[in-house]
Amino acid sequence: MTEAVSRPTLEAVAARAGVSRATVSRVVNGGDGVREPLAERVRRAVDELGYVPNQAARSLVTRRHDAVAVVIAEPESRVFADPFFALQLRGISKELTAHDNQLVLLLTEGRADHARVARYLAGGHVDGALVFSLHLDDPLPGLIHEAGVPTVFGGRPDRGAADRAAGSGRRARTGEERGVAYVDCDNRGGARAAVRHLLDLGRRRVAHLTGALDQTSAVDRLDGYRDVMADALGASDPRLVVESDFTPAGGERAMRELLGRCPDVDAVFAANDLTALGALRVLRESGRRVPEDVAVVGFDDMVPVAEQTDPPLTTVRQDIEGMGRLMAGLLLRGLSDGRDGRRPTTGTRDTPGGVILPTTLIRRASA
Amino acid sequence: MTEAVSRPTLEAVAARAGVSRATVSRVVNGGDGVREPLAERVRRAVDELGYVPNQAARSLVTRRHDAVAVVIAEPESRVFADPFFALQLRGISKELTAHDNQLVLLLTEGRADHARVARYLAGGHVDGALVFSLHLDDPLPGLIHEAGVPTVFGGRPDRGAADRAAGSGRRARTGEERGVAYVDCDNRGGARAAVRHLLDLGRRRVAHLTGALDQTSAVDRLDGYRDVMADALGASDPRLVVESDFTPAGGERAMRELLGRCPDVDAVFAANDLTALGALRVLRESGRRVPEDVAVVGFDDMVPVAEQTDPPLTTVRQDIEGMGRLMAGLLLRGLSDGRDGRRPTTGTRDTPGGVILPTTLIRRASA
DNA sequence: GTGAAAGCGCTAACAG
DNA sequence: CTGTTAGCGCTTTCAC
Repeated sequence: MTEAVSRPTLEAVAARAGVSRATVSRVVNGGDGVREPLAERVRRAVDELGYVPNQAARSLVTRRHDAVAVVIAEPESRVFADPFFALQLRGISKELTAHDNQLVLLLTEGRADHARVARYLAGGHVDGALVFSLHLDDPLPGLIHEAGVPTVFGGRPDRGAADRAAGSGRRARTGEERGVAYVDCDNRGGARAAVRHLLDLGRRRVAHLTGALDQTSAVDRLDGYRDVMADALGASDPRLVVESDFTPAGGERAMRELLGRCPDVDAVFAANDLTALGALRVLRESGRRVPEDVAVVGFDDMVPVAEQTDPPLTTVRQDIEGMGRLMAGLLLRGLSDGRDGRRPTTGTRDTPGGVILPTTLIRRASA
Repeated sequence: MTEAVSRPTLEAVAARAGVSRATVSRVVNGGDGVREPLAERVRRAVDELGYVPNQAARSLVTRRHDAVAVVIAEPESRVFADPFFALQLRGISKELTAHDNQLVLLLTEGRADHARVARYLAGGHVDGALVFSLHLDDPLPGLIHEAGVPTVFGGRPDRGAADRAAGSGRRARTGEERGVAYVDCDNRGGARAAVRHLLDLGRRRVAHLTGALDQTSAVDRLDGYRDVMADALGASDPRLVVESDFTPAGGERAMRELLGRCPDVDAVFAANDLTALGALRVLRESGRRVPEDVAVVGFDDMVPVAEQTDPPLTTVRQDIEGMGRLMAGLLLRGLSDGRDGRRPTTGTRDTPGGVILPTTLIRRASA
């Protein structure tokens, strides 16, 4: 029972099948150009010996690893407060698995770890990277660019970071971030839909509790809110926007402040479900009924949260797992494109820039 | 900017430093037995060339990878509903990073993936595995044992699985699971503390909403509840135990049933915070006050949940991140022990069996 | 279509 | 203490 100590090699399989190592190698790697009877004999030998290729030896010559790093910046700890992270990882994992790639997880705890991650990526241990770094002015994208590893970002990187990643010296770009591949949901469009829904309900004093504004998702949702408010009501009352931070506690704080400023508020668009959760609590405390007195809409549709609030939360759904899958898919595609010729240093060859996934409004009882 | 195409090799460094490859290798790997001036010259060359060792080449000869697989059974999807998973991963990541090991994440979606995982582990791509598979009769532990990879489990494996993993043919063991390394929190002790607390509050009709009883943690918590009830009150009323499943919805269902069976219940020990959340909702609905009419205690101390319930939840805290760190630590230690001689097939050499981390009761307002 | 031979970049005896 | 010499297990021209 302790014989697994040294695993069979190509050589062993070759011997057993009575062929050369080269032939076994061919069969193991798809089997083109090997006549059927021979191929069959090899396959049998592989089975009988329980042969599994040695990835290290293979990588050494092919210079490929069939492994992708997933980098998650720890300060992005919001990610630990909700299942966002887990879902995205699951999507990524599925896609990578489907293409026989391994997932190497790199969690960072701040500055100190950046260097470590950069070194690892530069070390050529993986074929590409999936990076979550949604904070403004995060140095990581720049470091990763220098590492020269094909990368797809999760969430729209901020412009400064994007330019650095694209290798441009100029900080300010006019248009969209070009040259940086990323996947995000339609934060702005989703926010628009939420606010429009509130307006359609007849509400006029529609407030917004923002997310942490050092993340692009929060900025984009705020922009969406403003789009619709400006459109519908002309100038919107700036007091209706309260900055918060994506947490329930932050939602409470912001809601309290809002109630102080604008006691007549009749609708709230919260930057995410957790924020809505806090807002709901404060609203109840203040004796207001939801949705009769104040309608509330969230964002994310964290189902375990949104379905369990009182009342159940109307919210904007994004396909988190789908985003993960898409990120991995884009990276893998870029990698196989780049197989010959020089590798693209960032994203895919004809880099698609950002891919934006749609959102949908889920109506429950809160609005 | 596109010259990173081929990275410098040991050879290149050796040439630049005017020494042999062996010397460079020595310096790179700790530098024992190389005289200082020489070592310094090598280090400079390394820096100048930006040399990073090729892990594949290294693994090929050392047969080590400095990589550990983390296997998470997806049906274990509870894990996606709360931050448990993320926290544990963070603990693991910290410990692995501290020892320069990489984390390869393997998520499984059920049976089909088991084979894939087993093959991967058997493939010798990693030095060890950390496995989360807390379900009764999960085949994974057995498969993993066959793969012959040193493993530490997260959560006490069930006896059947444990025996299989330990290579014993006999299914039923009398004592603790021996030979299988695992880390768990003191589920039973924590449950005892919770129930004792309720009793100390003067409650006598103390109910328990169980977790999913196909997981050892749920079984252990139930056992703890029974320990104390039997001790304090002699035989406890079996109607006070309602089976649930660790989810808020399950908690609601169970609580409703409990109220039907025993309207006079005056305390509830819920198998986890999510279950308590559901119970709280039903209690409120039914017009009961918490804790005045019914006191409630949870388990886990998922802070974002427990602090945000109404009233804030008294619960049993376990150090989730610490468990992750400990698991990784045990595995790594086992690996370095096993470096020479034959590798331990499961856990560390003098396998400690289970390591149980303490829990503490966190008093908030609900009990 | 198949085999023989030449490494991929590194470590680990073994000499010196 | 340092250098020389063999491979680790695999893929990949290049002949046959």
